[in-house]
Amino acid sequence: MGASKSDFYTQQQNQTADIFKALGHPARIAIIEHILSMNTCICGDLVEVLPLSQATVSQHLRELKNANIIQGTIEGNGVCYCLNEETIKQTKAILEIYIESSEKKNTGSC
Amino acid sequence: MGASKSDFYTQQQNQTADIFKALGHPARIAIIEHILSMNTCICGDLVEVLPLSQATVSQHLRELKNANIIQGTIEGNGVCYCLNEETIKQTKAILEIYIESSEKKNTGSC
DNA sequence: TTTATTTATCGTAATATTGCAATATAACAA
DNA sequence: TTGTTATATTGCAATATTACGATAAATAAA
Repeated sequence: MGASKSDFYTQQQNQTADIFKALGHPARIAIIEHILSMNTCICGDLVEVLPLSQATVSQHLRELKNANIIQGTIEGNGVCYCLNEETIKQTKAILEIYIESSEKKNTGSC
Repeated sequence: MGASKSDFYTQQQNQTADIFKALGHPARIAIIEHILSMNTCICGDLVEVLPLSQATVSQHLRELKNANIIQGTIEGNGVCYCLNEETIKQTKAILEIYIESSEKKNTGSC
């Protein structure tokens, strides 16, 4: 088998996992960091920066878009990519809840 | 193929991706949330809470441990699991950098 | 000791992801 | 129009992940 029984988990849990999953590849981390390092928003040079073919880069971009981590708008001939701050902020908030929840426990024995 | 050329990426990028990858499965999100919701640290009942076999739960726990997201110490007959706050804090810090970096750009056109 | 109880590991099947060449699509330029 | 550039999609092979049954290991209890 190998099917993840996503019906069992809450929508929140599935959504959270989907975002983390999309972030869980070094190429996609590199893509995000490169988008953020650009002065302009046009990022058609990602293929030159990464050790991947154009098809593969496009696939990674699609996954980041599907997870709402980046947005892309057509800008003339190319595409203008930027981070979707809202999704990153939501994800940060989830980690904050984990940290707070962990600190409150302070069973300390672990 | 399908091999991720992890040699190309920085250690930081690979490490970051590894943590996100480990967080990128609903069962592992559920495991984390359950560990945090427990009063005590002993979590041998994860198998009853999740729709997965004991072997599969153990495998997910191992991945969370490998990514330093949780820690487990032997406690009598069972194992005491808890969150590794440091790793979560570091991950939160990475997202904060992304947000700040994105806000500084404010090219706004996207 | 023997017998539970708890967790980990091994082997394997099903499924998902990754990556690329080839091709398609879409917008601009000539 | 044709040609060029930029990005997306399709089809497929290689690899990785997920899940489970069976079994092992380690401790607790009798």
